[in-house]
Amino acid sequence: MQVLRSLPWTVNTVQKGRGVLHADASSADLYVLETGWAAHYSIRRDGTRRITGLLMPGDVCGERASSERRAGHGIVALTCCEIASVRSDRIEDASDYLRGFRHLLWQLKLVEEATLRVWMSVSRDAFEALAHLICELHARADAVGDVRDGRLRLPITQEQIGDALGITSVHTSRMVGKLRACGLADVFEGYVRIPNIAALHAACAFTPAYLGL
Amino acid sequence: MQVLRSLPWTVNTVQKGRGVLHADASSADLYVLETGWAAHYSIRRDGTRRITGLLMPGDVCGERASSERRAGHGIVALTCCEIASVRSDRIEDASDYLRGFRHLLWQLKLVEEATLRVWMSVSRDAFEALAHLICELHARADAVGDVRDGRLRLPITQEQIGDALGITSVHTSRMVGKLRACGLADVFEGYVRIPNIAALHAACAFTPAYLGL
DNA sequence: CGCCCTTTTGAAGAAAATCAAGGGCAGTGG
DNA sequence: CCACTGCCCTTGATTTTCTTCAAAAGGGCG
Repeated sequence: MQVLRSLPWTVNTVQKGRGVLHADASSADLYVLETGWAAHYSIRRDGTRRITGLLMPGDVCGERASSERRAGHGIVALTCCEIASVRSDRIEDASDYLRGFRHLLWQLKLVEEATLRVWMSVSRDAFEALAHLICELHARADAVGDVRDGRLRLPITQEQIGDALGITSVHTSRMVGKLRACGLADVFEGYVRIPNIAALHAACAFTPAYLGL
Repeated sequence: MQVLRSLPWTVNTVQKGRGVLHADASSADLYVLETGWAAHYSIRRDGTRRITGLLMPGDVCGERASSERRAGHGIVALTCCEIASVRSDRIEDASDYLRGFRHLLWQLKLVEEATLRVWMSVSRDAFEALAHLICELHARADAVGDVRDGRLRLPITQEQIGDALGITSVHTSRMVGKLRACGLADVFEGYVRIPNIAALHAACAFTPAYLGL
């Protein structure tokens, strides 16, 4: 991570609902989410949105295929965000670190791929899928010390959670209620409390290995 | 691609249903599917399988995160396959080509990622999803000259197609029948015939940009 | 206060799973 | 040659899951 610190970052604030990437972004530009939450998404023909990845503070994005900058795909701020970024030409300057830097990006890309495959293969039962998503967010937050007393920030709406699961906000609400009724997780006021993380893991067969933490 | 040709390949035959990767595979080993079809998959807790990627002749795989070699995830031969592979230590030998080689692998990884996001965001309507899959396979086959008279090989069962779409084989059969009834595509005897590819594209809003062809 | 956003709940309908059965076809072996 | 078996595809009937439509309640904020 020292590799990254040496780069000439510039920080931008992005309002909720706005795109995160520069309009004239190069496919090699690098972004790090400092505060707030963001998401990879695609817009379907019928106007609905599918979230294909969630970004929490500290997460890296960028380095997309240029083909992804087609209409309908991008990265959006789910809350107000602060984004640090480096233009690709400035990255080349840090050639001393280039080897470690590329290795780091490669590892991150492999974790991203593994996560995408896990998201695709999560049970199509919405209850288990929601439990699995909460397990993942818990594991990621825990890895950076953001879980206290089984409680972590979840500053996104149920509609956005539904977009990440591929279900409607109505059904998301029902599954959140069921999770609460089962005593597995309580989603409220921008937080989620998990009384017994082992029980939640068991409910959806969650194993965190794919996150590479 | 000349970069790849210079590597010391060894070719193995893998029987249908067997795993493609070496048992003692390193995460940096490289594989190329010479003949036959294979698939990335995950096994769910309930025993069902989700195919997260289809591999056709000429496709590259390998370079997975080590975390992906957990139970339940892998690459399986859907038909009898011939797989060419290079051990990672032999790749290092070809250091003359290392720069171009790494760049090529990076590009392939970006296409893989884009494809995963598209698969995730495809309409959850099974009819459109099936049409979209056939469009993708057509585009990939066409790019290497494997489409003749709107006809291309599809040597996999409807159950396997269903696993790739996340639906049952029964429902797959119904959607294949509907596609046939609509005159959009005819799946038969290991082939699929597409009378009017533009019409099929229109039926599922397919755009091939993400494939990076 | 009034408005917007979010969550919740109910009722009805659509999509897909499940359960079940039958048919075609290739390979196998009597 | 033909019965037998296994695999794949198809079709029907029923059930489950999720969507859609609708309404209402709560909270934050101008």
